[in-house]
Amino acid sequence: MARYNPKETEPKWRDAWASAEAFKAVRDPGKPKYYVLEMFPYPSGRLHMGHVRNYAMGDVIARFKRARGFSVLHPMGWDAFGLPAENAAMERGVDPKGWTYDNIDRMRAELKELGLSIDWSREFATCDVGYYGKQQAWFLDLFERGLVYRKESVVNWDPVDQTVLANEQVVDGRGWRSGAVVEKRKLNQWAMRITDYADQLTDDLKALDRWPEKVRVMQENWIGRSKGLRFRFHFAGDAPAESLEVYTTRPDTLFGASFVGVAADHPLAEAVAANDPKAAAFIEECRKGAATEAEIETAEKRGYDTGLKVKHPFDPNWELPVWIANFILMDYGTGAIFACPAHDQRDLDFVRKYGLPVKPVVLPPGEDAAAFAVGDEAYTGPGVIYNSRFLDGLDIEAAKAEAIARIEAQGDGEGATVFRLRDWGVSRQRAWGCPIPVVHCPTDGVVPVPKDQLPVAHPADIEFGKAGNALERHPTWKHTTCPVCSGPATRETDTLDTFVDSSWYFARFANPWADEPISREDADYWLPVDQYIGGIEHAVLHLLYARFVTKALADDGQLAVREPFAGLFTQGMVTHETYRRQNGEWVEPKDIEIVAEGKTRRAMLVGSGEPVVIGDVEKMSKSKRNTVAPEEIFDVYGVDAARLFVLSDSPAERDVQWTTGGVQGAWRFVNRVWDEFDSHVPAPAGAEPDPELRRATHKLIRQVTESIDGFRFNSGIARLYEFLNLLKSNPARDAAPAVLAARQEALSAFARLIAPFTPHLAEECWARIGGEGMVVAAPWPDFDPALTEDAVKVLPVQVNGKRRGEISAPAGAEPADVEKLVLADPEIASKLEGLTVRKIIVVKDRIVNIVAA
RNA sequence: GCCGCCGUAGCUCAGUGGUAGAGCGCAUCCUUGGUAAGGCUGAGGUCGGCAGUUCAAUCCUGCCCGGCGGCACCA
Repeated sequence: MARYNPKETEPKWRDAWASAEAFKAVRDPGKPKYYVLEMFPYPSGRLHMGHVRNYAMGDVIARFKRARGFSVLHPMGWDAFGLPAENAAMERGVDPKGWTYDNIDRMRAELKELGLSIDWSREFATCDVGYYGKQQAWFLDLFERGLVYRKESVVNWDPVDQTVLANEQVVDGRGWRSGAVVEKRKLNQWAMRITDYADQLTDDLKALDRWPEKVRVMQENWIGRSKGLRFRFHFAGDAPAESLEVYTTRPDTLFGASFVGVAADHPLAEAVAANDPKAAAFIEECRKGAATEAEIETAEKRGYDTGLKVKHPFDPNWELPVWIANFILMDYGTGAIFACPAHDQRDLDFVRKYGLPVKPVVLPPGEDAAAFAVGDEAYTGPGVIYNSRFLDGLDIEAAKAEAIARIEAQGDGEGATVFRLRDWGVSRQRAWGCPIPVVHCPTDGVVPVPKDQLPVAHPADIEFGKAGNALERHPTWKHTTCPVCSGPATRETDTLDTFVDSSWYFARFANPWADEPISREDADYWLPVDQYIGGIEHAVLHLLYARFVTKALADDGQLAVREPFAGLFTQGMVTHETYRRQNGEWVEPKDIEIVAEGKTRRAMLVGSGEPVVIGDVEKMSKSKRNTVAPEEIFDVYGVDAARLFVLSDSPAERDVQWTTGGVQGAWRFVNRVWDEFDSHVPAPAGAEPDPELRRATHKLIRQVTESIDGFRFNSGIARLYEFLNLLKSNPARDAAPAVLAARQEALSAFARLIAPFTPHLAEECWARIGGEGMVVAAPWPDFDPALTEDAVKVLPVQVNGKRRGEISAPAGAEPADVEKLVLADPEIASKLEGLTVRKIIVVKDRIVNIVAA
């Protein structure tokens, strides 16, 4: 047998696909469309195993759908703006643009080596002026619609690097790169009104039935919609303000009110502090205490009684004290609350400390009104309202509605929906991003750059290599003239958050050559993305921003769809064992030799033999040095074996552990497959195929088809492994004509079934058995449902629930007939000796149970 | 604390209200002219624990234990 040689066959087939333009996406009115997309990569310069797995999955879907007759769009691009390029510029004195495009060239070559069925003609990078110029165009459209605005906001400022940092870039209060203590600064920042869409973004999640439940829940939590009542308390006596506005989700418990509280940085608290040193001291303490999240979580409830009183909205004679409390957040709701300790744990903890009253107003089912009391645990369950005058006897929902109606009638407030979501701050003080296309004019203020002057491109001679914003520093770039008055003006030097770049790229892929940002005609055909694939780490950020931008552009008439991704799949990571020397140094897998002694394994350094500690299995990362370079694997085992392994060893949504043994197993499979095809013998004309092998083939087609449809790639591959064993036990050599005929059908199907996973091998196999054209153009094999069922069923026979024998019966045999067969069976009869048969339960085609005593 | 996912062979995982499976690993043997390879055979499981429903539970229900992830003073 000739050994399979991937180094020779793999490039050959990639060339053949390229010259046939096999993956060109075409709008074909005669076919249903299918848009499959994997989250595009950041061009770091090197492909890692996580990319291999992510893109292999998308490729399986793309090839499968193509074979099933869909017109498929499967594009690729680069999320190419961002900090790493500027950091490389600073560390190595290179040009970010050159660095980025060099990386893209390297990674494109590696991705192409993977044999992905991508329409490369649509490729673009977000740092192409042809892309970000279009982004500037729709940015201005949203600006015109009022969805983009400038606001003062507090940001993380790195005083050494002279830039704003995202929250993720602040580690323990210090800039992740400079190590400098991050300052809070108030800056004029560009923001997008994502909060205008908070309701839609929540409601529309329900219709995303092909998204993981987990991601939908995470987005729902992040947006954090709550419905309640916003209303004003009126002060009793002198006070520094007219009234105090609070927000509550429990207006039904208003008669259980114990006190009113405000956040330490609430204007009222500050007003009180102006004349009350003790209050000022308390506020100061609160600010200091809230240094880290962990401290906030565990912080004890503390408060300060301002001495002010407010009137209960339903009883002017009932006065409630006003406290400043450390557990109230200024940036949620109105920064002020009314407290009902009987039915809110935080309020209860607070009043237990300060001796304020606790009055229950919700009676749990089955409790006695006279006896029910709240101890150290607030009651938040269902029940009937009592102790509440006109609300008595109502359930919680009815009481909420009634309380809101009364407050509204009094003119003291209104029903309100409050969100946790904040507007999206998109300004970055970085040069390597999409310039914000506006100018600042001393007479006309903020003026958008006219569309016919777009794109606002980076200057060619941009000087990186120093901290801070190189656009700001550039000697001439920012000086321009005002489009309105033609007087001198300056350009905005902030650039857009790179999440803006990735919030619409999927729409640009529909027609990346279009003059307008999005070609309606092409987008209407291709969108939404039918299957989107990527990591769970984008569950909130990218996936939320993309949904928002899609809705905003749809309202502007630039898109028809209101959701970008009809189906979402979040794949697991690639992990590997970690290795450490005695001195704690991490060691790469390729420098390790593993010795198995029975069931235990020892690791040592290659060469020196120094023992190495085998550590936990963790996500492949540079810092733990537990990475395996894809190109080295491709070199030894070929691309197909690598693709096969990352898909075969775990369910797609779970992590997969990379092991040498595993990839060798995949490599052996590739060779065994080739062996079967290489030994192929055509069947003599007119031979009837062996029925058993034939049934197995049709069962396999069904199983693999269903596995791919359900994203159970590992399961489908397991069936292919099993089937290969079956082929091995029905070899072509010296085979009867019936077996050869059945093998012919089996191999023809098998070559097409493995094509999504190991496309190069599939082509080689297909050619070996004389398949027509290439597998990429061949239709997916069909199965005959009748052939996927066995003609004769083996039914286990149980006596009182324990297996006592088995019988064979034709498929679909009636229970009465099966009963006769069972009772006639001598082995079973012997087991029934001395017993009286009470009942026989026959489950068609499955099992028989005899109840006897 | 709340929500979600997971627990099946040494490892990674299929699977089903009715006979417990695959790949890898391990062991035995064969091959030594596919040879830094190939093949045969085999061992290995109280299906996390306890209870319930059922003729029958790894599967359904409840409780508990363990692991992972997300959210968390959000009024």
